[in-house]
Amino acid sequence: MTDSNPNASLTAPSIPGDALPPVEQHAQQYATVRNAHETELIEDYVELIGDLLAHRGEARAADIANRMAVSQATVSKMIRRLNELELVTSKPYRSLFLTEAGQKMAETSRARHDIVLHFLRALGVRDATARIDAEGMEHHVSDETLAIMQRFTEQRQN
Amino acid sequence: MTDSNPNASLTAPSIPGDALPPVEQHAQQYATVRNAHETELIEDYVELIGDLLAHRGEARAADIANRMAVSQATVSKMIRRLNELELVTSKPYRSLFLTEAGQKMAETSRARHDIVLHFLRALGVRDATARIDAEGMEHHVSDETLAIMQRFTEQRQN
DNA sequence: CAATATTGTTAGCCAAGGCTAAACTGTTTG
DNA sequence: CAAACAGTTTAGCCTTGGCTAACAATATTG
Repeated sequence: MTDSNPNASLTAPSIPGDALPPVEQHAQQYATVRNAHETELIEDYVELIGDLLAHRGEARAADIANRMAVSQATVSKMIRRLNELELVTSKPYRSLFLTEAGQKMAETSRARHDIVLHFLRALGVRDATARIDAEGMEHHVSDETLAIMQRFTEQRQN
Repeated sequence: MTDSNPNASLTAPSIPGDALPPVEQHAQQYATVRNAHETELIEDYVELIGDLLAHRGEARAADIANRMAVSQATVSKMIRRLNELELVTSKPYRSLFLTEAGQKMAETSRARHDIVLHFLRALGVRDATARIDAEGMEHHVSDETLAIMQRFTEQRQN
């Protein structure tokens, strides 16, 4: 395995910047990201359903399709998955509702999202940009970083 | 369409927190994230290949597989794609190399990655966490935010 | 230099998350 | 109250990015 060559420093040209992390750590980074990808769409759906319920009193497939810019067929399929995962309850042709687990997930996602969004704004990012970035970033921010972001935002606001 | 109900404010319970963004903006957020997902794996491969070339002088499929914690078959398949996209050149059973376009992408990705990583460390996030978060976040940070992060880091270091 | 170990490729499988088109249900309205 | 429309579901397709198993090529070493 080329990668575990103990003499790497003897053969590799010395270049500026950080060295490669050890293989295990590096692998861990990618695995974590891959893992996040599996749950993030689910979380986005659940979060959006929660928001629609909170702001509108109901969550219809058509609304979700519009807001996600996705076809209704895609939403329908996704709802079946959310049902199997016991995150939402749905009767055909009726509004969706969240299960206990779904509500929990929605709250958590919403909280993360808000922390990241407020943090970005506190940093000085324009609102429209902050919203887009937050949407992408929220699933990749660890609890540790999240806590730091929150503290940062609070300090700026006082 | 429930969503464009002009009387929403009359029926929705008034709850704390931000209101839902207008449909178009909301859709834009999700579309941007979906779009990022399509390119991010590609970028990760290209970035890693660039790093391996820089630090080791060569980039072998086995190294990539190890560092990404993925099977060699997966890497092999991915390399075919990168070839089709003209980001890498490869001869069977030989080290990979980046095309012009590939080098450009690798540099850009590397730069983004470093800015995010250094920013997180400057914020006070522990190194191991910062690495994991940076790996996930880098593809979702706009140029605007990136510039702000960079300025922030520089200020902290002086 | 032949045998073995390592590395790379191919074939064929799977699940996820998109899509369109068509069928079905529920609601509104002429 | 029937017709038309809006909303939902189903069927069937596609691409991506994983996997394992089997095979092929190269490197290493006894």
